[in-house]
Amino acid sequence: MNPGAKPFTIQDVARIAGVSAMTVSRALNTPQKVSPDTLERVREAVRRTNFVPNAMASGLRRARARLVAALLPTMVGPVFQEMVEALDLALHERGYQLMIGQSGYDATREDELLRAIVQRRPDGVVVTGVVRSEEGRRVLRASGIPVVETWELTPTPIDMLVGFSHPAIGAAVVDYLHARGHRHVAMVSAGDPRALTRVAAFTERAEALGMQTSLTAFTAAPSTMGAGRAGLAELLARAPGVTAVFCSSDMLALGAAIEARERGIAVPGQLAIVGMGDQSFAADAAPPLTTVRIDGTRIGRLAAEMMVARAEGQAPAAPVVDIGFSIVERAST
Amino acid sequence: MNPGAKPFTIQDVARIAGVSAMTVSRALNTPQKVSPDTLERVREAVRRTNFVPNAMASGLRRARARLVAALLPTMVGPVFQEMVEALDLALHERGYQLMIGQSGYDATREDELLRAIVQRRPDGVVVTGVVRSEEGRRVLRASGIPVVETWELTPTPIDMLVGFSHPAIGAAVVDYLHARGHRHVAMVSAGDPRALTRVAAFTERAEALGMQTSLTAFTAAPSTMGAGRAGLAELLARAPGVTAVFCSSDMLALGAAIEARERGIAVPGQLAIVGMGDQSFAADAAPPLTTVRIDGTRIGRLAAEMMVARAEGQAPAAPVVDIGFSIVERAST
DNA sequence: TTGTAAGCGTTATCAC
DNA sequence: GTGATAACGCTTACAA
Repeated sequence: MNPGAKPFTIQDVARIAGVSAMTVSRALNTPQKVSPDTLERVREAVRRTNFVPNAMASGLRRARARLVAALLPTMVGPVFQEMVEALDLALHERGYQLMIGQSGYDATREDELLRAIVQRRPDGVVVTGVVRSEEGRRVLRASGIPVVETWELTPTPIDMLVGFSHPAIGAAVVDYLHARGHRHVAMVSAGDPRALTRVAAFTERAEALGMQTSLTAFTAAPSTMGAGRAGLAELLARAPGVTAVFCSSDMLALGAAIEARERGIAVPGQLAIVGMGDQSFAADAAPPLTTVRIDGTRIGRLAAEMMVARAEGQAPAAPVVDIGFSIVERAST
Repeated sequence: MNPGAKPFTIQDVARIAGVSAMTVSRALNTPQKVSPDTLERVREAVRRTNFVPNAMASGLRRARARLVAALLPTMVGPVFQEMVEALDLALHERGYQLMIGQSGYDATREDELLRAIVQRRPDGVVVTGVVRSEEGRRVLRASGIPVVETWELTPTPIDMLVGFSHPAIGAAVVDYLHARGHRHVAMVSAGDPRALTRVAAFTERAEALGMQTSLTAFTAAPSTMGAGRAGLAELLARAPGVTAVFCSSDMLALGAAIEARERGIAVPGQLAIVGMGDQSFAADAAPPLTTVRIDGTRIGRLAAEMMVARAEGQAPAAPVVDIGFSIVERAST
């Protein structure tokens, strides 16, 4: 390394190539506007100096950072992985770089991160979930930066949105279980806002159908397999008669399936289990997990497209998209 | 939103507050150098405009971006999660923002990402694994940006390093299994460079101890539970006499454990299984998994400390740290 | 305590 | 096809 060594600037390269800084800039950005001869001299100078242009300077001048920021509540688990990968890929193809920041599931932290992001003047911001704090919404709105909220719906998006309805999921899972003959159901759930919405709709729908519901077993923050085991244990202690459980993530469902197995409870014979997310392991569990599938890849791709359209001055085809969900039926129900 | 609206600048705020831009800058960065009275007027103007300073401009002038970039090979699985979270937390405490980029397990992509990162002139770069391409190493070195390579050792780090020895892990697991009486061992492994190093050392050590080894079952790119199941199936078809398997990740080990169970093979009675990573689910599997633990939190924290020390002009206490590993013994062996 | 001037590295614009 | 100049928004250095 070269600690503290000032990297070469475009001026240095220009001097070495015997041209002006402007010509170096052209050689780098619009090579067709430079004579082949000059181009070669500049390229040689760039090679020799390992010159890499300063994006803060060019971003400042161009007022475009070619950067899109994504806010994730957490990297825990593969929940948002599909979305992030699709987003990264789609943006990369369009010449944008993705920058990821983690907010934790914490509102204060989210506001701070939002500020730090707006400071860098990215060409767009993708947030996971809707922005809840008034402060955060104000900062984003005032910044004029295109925003895509994802992963849920709201009647009042900041700007664009691509998500799905959590209440609809809660209700759909109840309907599915009801159709399969279940009359006493419950949930093992994390406590984040989106999961809570599903819980509420689940309970409401079950009651509307005259089913018996037992109090949801809530798990501590990270949705681990251990939490799923503990959650099911708690539930069974309280409500031994439950015949079907909807877990708020596949990891919890996997834990619940293991706990059931250890207790000699047959799945799905005595207890049906439904997960959420259709993560890679859901299909390979024993038994394979019935789960709610969200097309994360599609969310990521759509978000990227909307973002880029807006960044380049066009209006996105549709600023708000509900991508829906599907129940993938496997052997656990 | 406010598409295309130019956000307010420090000049706008200055005008509104009736002071100079410099005073606004001071009010924001060194409030103690501004009279309480003026401070209040500036704060009011900031509030009214929702002003957020432009980090490209201040970074350009200060030559410090207060930004650290981390390169992850992939977000698949929670392998690097502990490290990223510790890194994020430690940097946040010191006033730096973490920016994450994914390189995929692809060398070309890694070089591109490295360039994109160097362009933003972060105060430091943390890479997962050592940088393998000569191109990437040159770019980083020439940039003068502090670099911490992590997660493995090399005699030729670019700058700083905090990692552990993969060959030592391969050998240690063999020793552990040998001591437990196993004489025929094999691996189910992913094919990334670090895993390959463990495979090589594992095989070599086993042969040195006169143990029988069977060809490693290699799994396709993402280390999923399904890959673990398939890997064990392949291995058993080829080498039914194996009594112990070392899997290159806990996810693979979990899959192997499930596959064994489905086949009626007792774990650990007929087959011992060792995982790698000590991820959250390892302790809660049935049976709980013996695994190799890496202190990802410590890696993240140390990397942040080194980075910040160097960024602030001090020499880090030790530029190269081997944090070692430990074998966590549970019921799967 | 506050303000003025200059400059960080790049590119848009206009001239040659 | 190439170059000089100014400007992007902020902060350092210096002056008042």
